[in-house]
Order: sequence, then C-alpha cells, then structure tokens
Amino acid sequence: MWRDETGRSLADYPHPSVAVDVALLTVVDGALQVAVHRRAGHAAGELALPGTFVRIDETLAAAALRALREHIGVTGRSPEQLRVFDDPDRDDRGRVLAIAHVDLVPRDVLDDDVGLVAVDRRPRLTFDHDAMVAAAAEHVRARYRRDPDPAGLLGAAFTLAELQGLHEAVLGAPLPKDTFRRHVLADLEPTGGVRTGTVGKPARLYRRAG
Amino acid sequence: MWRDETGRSLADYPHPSVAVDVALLTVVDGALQVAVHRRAGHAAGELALPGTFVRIDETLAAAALRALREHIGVTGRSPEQLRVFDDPDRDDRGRVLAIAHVDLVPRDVLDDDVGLVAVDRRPRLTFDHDAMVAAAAEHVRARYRRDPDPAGLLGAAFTLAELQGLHEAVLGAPLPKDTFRRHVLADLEPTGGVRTGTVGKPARLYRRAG
DNA sequence: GTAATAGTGTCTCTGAGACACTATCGG
DNA sequence: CCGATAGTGTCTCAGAGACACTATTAC
Repeated sequence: MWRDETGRSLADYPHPSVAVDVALLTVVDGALQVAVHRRAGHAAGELALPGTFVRIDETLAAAALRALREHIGVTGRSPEQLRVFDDPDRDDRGRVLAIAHVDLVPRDVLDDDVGLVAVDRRPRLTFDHDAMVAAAAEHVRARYRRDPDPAGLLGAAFTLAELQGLHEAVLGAPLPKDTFRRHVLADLEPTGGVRTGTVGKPARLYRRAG
Repeated sequence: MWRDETGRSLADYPHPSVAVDVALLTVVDGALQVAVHRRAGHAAGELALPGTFVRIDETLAAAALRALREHIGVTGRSPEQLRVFDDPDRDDRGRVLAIAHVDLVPRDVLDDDVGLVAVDRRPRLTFDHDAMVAAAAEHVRARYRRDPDPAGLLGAAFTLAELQGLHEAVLGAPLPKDTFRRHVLADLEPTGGVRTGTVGKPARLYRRAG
C-alpha cells in the first residue's frame, strides 16, 4: 500500500463518497419509460432511480449492475456512463458525487411489479434524478436517431413496421414511413423470411447488419 | 451530519478517492497541443496532465481549476467534464476514480515555460492520460466541426481566413475555402471593419453572432 | 500593370421529405 | 372483388463540395 511522506494512505484524506444511479429505460405502451422504486431509509417514500454507493474495489459498471440487481432484480445488462452530478447539496447525507448511467432494455427483462413512469410525463423524482432521466432520454434518443435499434430491443428478426414503431416510441414522435425505410435499410439485411399471420401483405423480416 | 443506524456517517465507509485531470488544449504552430507537466513525487519524471484529488467540499469544476493553477499557473477558464476513468489498476497508489476534463484556451493564457505536446504526435503519458487526451481531442474536434470557434480562441473580430486556419489546426486537416465560408457565415455577423496592412484584398472582419 | 488574397456564381451530387403509385396478402 | 398493409418511383428542396470566375488591395 502506497503511503505519503506522513505515512497516510490516500483513503486517510477526507474525500467525497461516490454513488452510481441508473436510468433504466424501456418501451411500454408505445412510450419510453424509466424504472423507479420507492426509497426506504433516507428520503423514504420518494421515487428514485436505482442507485448505490461505489465500493472501494468495484468498477462503476459493477456498482451499476449491483444497484439494478438489489433494487429491481435486473441482471446482465451493461449500463453506459452519462456524466457526474456534483452539486455539493445534491444529497443531504453528506458529500456524494453521483455518476449517472443509462441503459435501454426490453420490457420482459423487468419484473412485472417494477415501477415504471413515462419519461415525458414523469412525476418529481428525488435528489437530482430528474436531470439524470432527462440526460438519459436525450442520450438514447440521439442514438435512435442515427441507427436502427442500437440497443437491440427487437429480437433476431423484425419487420420494418416493428422497427419503425419502436423508434417512434423511443423518440416520442411519428416518423415518415418511406424516409424511415430508406434511412435504416442500409444497416439491415433481409433474413429471407416474412411475417405471416397478419392482415395485409406479409412484411419481409430483417436483422441488423454488421 | 447524517448517521446510519450504526452511527456511522457516509465518510466512515471505505470508498474510492476521486481525482480530476484536465486536458488543457491550445493551438500552436498550426496544430492542437496539450499542456503537460513532469510529475514530482509519485511516478516522478513522467509526463502527466494537470490533476489533483477532489476535496470533500469542492465541486469538480473547482478542483479542475485548482489543478490548473497549481500545476501550470492557469486561471479563469471553465473545463468541461468528459467522463470517468475507473480502471481499478489505473493508479497504483490506491483506488482512484479520475474524472477527465477538457478545455481549449488561447496560447497566451499559458506561461511561456508550460510543456506542450502535439495531440497527434504525443509521447507516452502516465497512467491513462493518453486515453484522456484522445477523448478530449475528439470532443473539441466534434464541436469545431459544427460551430465556428466555439471555444472563443479568436478575439472579438477576425477574418474568415483566420477562422479557417484555426479550424484546420484544431481538426488537423485542410478545409475547402468556399464550403467552409458558407458553412460558418450563418453564425457570424460582420463588424463592418476590414483587416488592413496585409497583402492582397483586405478581408472583412466578423464576430460570432449571439 | 502584376501578384496576392478575398469573395461569389453556379453546377453536380446526395440525402431528406412528400406524394402517389404499385404489390401482395386474407377473406 | 375489397380492405389492409408492404414496398417503390419520382419530384423537390437544401446543403456539401468542386471549380471557375470576379473583386480589391499593395506594390
């Protein structure tokens, strides 16, 4: 263990605590929603994002996954870092830096009883979690403007109508059919199959190329 | 002070130390350069970005400014957050999260004796500072692709040729004169003056429109 | 006048968007 | 056949880039 000239290690100096918070987004009812839980303990009853303190030998990703597991029973995703929230008054328990994360997952990886609120019509969240959700939504929306289903919410094969419906739900706005089609087609490859059992002309199935 | 049910405050739990590092960029000799210093103390002699540990009651911005002041005597800028570097082995003194920052400043706010290395031909830096510089350069380049001199390196008035030269230096690539002109003109307003004392037709002066 | 730099007119190409059209299914 | 959804041809518009041209200064 490293020591400075006075024999103290780094941890002996007072320093901020570090937390991670995760805006776990999903699409339900044609709209982008975020998973929240009701706090127990400090600020009990308020709606909050899943979060936890980062342990000394843990990566941010590991802490984020632990928070998801402990609060809402989700495992196996890989949240992405957004940015650090460092307002000195953001947590009245002490000095806490929070590193906001975001991930977008299919609805069915979440338990049925997980709390979900629509991103665009959400109630007040605790601490600065509102700003985290806003940043998270902007992040995934920017990616969905560029690429077809970058989070892979759709399965191995999907129709263009299904893809477009997903994008409209994420972006919260309708998209023109023909333009959308040409926009994404370069990044897709046809599987050869078609979607049957529906009314109208059967739609071709695609998967993401790459 | 908040206490948990066992009477301990947040700071009583072992938690990672937090540092800030700043990639302070500038343009010299027609190329993007980053300010470095030679470390004293730990890892002495290696080239490093200005950095410091974040004190418990300090914002990240304040810590970043303190690092710049202590290491290279720069004051008054406002570094922007890039992202957190959290490899558990990134600092062999202990567990340290580093929050990389970036700023782009005019050469003349730096002391003459500040160490500068070209971003695109840089020597090895200590720890993970190489990756920080790469991220910082990509960040400012993305902004310079979009907007005319977003960092405000040029003074109150400048010619289009001066602006183009700056952008070429930041991006590290030549730009077509006519296209560049039309690209930035919408975001500029003419001051009415011209640059005199040069050879050729005098150039009109512009300022950034607000 | 010439050299040098500033600034513009215009053509082409590409991609977004709008619109209308054709294609193929179930019933 | 009809209703419904899938998929395409084509026109227009705007912006990027290339190229050649004109404009205005110092000398």
